[in-house]
Amino acid sequence: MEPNDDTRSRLIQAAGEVFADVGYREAKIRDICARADANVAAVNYHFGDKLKLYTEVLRHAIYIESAVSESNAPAKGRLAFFVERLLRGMNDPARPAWATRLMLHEMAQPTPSLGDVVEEMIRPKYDLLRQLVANILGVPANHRSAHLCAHSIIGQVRHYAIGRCVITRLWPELEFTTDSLDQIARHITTFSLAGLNAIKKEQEK
Amino acid sequence: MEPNDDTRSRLIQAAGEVFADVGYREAKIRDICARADANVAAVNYHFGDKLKLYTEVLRHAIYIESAVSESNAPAKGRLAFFVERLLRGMNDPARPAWATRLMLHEMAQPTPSLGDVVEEMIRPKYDLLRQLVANILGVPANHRSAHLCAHSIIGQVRHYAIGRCVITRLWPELEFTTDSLDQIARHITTFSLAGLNAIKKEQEK
DNA sequence: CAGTATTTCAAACGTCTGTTTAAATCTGGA
DNA sequence: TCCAGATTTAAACAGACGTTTGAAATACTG
Repeated sequence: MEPNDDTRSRLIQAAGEVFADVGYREAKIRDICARADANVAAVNYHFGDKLKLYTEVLRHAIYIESAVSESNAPAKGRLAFFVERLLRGMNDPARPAWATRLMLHEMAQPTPSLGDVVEEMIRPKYDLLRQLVANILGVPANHRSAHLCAHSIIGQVRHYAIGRCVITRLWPELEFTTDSLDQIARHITTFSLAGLNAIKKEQEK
Repeated sequence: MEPNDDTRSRLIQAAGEVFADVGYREAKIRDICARADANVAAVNYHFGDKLKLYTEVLRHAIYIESAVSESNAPAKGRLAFFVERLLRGMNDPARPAWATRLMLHEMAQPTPSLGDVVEEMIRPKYDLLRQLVANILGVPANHRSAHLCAHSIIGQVRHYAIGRCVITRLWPELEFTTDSLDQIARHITTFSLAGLNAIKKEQEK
């Protein structure tokens, strides 16, 4: 088990927060070190340089985020569960909420690590969802409709994580409490299940 | 009519490209001036400072982007039209494709201008879509379901603009040609119309 | 304890970048 | 042509930032 109170661990922790807040390029080493209660030179001593620290932070974010749950209930129920979990995970106010914000920054301003992030953080969930969707549609998992429907669902969920600052301006009454998120998840689920059925019917013609 | 070959106009043009590429904070004045074939001091002479230039660029982006079309066809047809236009507009390879990328950067790392951007670039489209959706649902435009469904649709469309670099990694076969975009638009439309119907039925109980 | 390796620290270095300055150049009117 | 204002230019400034350095402090080992 890794210790998490030595300088190296504190740096990763602090760097995760800062990188998630302001992105790689805008993150200041002096800021990170101050939060980690470490000297400015600590980053270079423990990691070599800023980019290597970032890579290390990503590895931790990926590790934390990869606890994807599965089950073998009927597909429709699993979809509801999947949506709820994904939505909660993306909007969880608890630490570390790194992952979502890191991804946002990676999309706005990709670093060389984007490939790894996608493959390790996103691909597993995407493939799982696509399997689920293909199951409901009754098509193979690599069918075009499976991709399209999977993205329709991901798009809706991700919207509430990534577009949050915009959503709250457009619709100030919306809250992001656990209850409200569950309501949103149910909305997305029924909306999407109906959409899936429509696509399925279209497919069968 | 504004001239568009003097230094001031060239600066706005160049700055739009650079800001959209790398975001406000990462954009270098020297880079902008080089593209505009102007001296480093030109920005400060013509606009005062970097932030005022950015504000000016946003005003132009907003102006360009605000050509939202309306019609009085039946609601379902208008939705299809709306989705297609929105999706095309966000993925249009033609210049200026500033707006979408600017928004992405604003979300990742908001500047004080975010409020203006939302109100002038997004709000009109959002209200239009919400009206449309409320019409189909048979509820008032400020009904919770209208908001939720509008965001379900926006989320799907925006996904293909903002998540593009991720999508192409998850699903390399997908193209972003006009044809393909129209296909996607049709998918989102049928998917969403079915979703809307489901929500409507749920509402009527 | 002595001696070696590891870790921390304050200070400084070199570069990048937004901004300023003051001279040079251009423009349009008298 | 001459002048006044507007515009452009090269150079420099000042602060921020990633990185390096060499010494001091700490931990480990025989």
